[in-house]
Amino acid sequence: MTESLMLSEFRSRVEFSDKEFAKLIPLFEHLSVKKNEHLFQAGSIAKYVYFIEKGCLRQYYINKNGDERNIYFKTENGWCSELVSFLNNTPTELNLQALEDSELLYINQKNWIYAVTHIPPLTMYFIRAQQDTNYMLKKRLGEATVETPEEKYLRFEKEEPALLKRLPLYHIAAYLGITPETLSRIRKKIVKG
Amino acid sequence: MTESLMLSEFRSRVEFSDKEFAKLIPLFEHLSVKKNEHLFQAGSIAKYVYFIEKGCLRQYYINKNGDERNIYFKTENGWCSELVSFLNNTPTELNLQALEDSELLYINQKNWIYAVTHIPPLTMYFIRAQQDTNYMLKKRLGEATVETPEEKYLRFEKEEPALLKRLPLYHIAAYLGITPETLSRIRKKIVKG
DNA sequence: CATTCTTCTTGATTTGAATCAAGAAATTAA
DNA sequence: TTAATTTCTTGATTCAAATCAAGAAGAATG
Repeated sequence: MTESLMLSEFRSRVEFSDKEFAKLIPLFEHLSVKKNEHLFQAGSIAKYVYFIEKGCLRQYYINKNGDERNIYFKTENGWCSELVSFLNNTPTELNLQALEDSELLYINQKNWIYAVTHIPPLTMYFIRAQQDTNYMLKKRLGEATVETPEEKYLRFEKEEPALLKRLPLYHIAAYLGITPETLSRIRKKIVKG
Repeated sequence: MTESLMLSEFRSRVEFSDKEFAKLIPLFEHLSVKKNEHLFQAGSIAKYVYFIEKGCLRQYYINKNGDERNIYFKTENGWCSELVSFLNNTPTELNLQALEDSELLYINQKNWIYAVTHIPPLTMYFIRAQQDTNYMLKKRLGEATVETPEEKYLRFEKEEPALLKRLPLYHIAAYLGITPETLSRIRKKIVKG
């Protein structure tokens, strides 16, 4: 069953009682998605919160001039959605897409609100998880305009070696906010020393 | 008393029952800070969550090369802290500073966790508030590397006219991620048409 | 009112990354 | 294994914003 991963990984990070965890499980359903499929797109509403059992998703933003900027990548045991849209039933400007064939669990709004307001350890887990994202975004924003492309790449290489191997370079470039050409030149330069 | 503003503004945004709101009030204390004072600095721990009754705070990040990047400005009725540090008792890399003499309410960790896990409307309020910040940060990150300085300034002028009047331009520049010189030139150009 | 400090403006110069344009390499599909 | 598509590399050129440098304007202070 789909519960296996949540039991083994997610559960270990949240101090659920058996009872609390038993309440949580049936609120989720399972979904398989193919590479390149979207969970939601700009202009639509994020109807669910997703938990990744297996695979890789990216959240991205399309700018006025049509450029894609990757906001983040999430892999196994990560959570994805866009809660502003999800909670208010308003269209989002962000996109969520599978970069690989992926196995997901998802939860709808009603169940999610129930869970998050009635299971205290989950409340705190979600607040922390959001705040982690928040903090990461703040730092990246602070860095985005000051770091050189090379510094950005070196940071990524150091902090996300697994993603570097797993994803095509043009997605990394769209994450770092540089062109694929520049990324290619940086890598060449680094190899040479 | 300090309760006045919370009653009039914050309360109107959250659907508290009288009982719930009565529980919340005594968890806060009052604090006056002078212009330029820090509530916390990089390397220290964010001990409190702050509510601004009057004044203006900025959260900012100092990069390796010593550049300051303003993450956000908050004014009357805004909430400020750095919850990763606050909840985990770990040093933050961010700074929170008063840009004007300010009147604040603050709440400590124990009280905050109690409130947020025991007052459901507050739970949802905080999750939403954080998610709004989150969403804003994502969009800014998506824009930061694509928009020209002029586009960034025009957006700020449109979206934050009050802050534009209230703050010195070099703080705006440090928010937009451009130099004060560039900002000055943009403004000159715009005035001329 | 004079002085000091803060904030903003202007000019000259440099530079690093984007853009434009092909083509090479690697993957995937037929 | 060949063809087709995707991904990555390399070169030439352009340009917008940073940097460096100085001084003007404005605000705060004694």
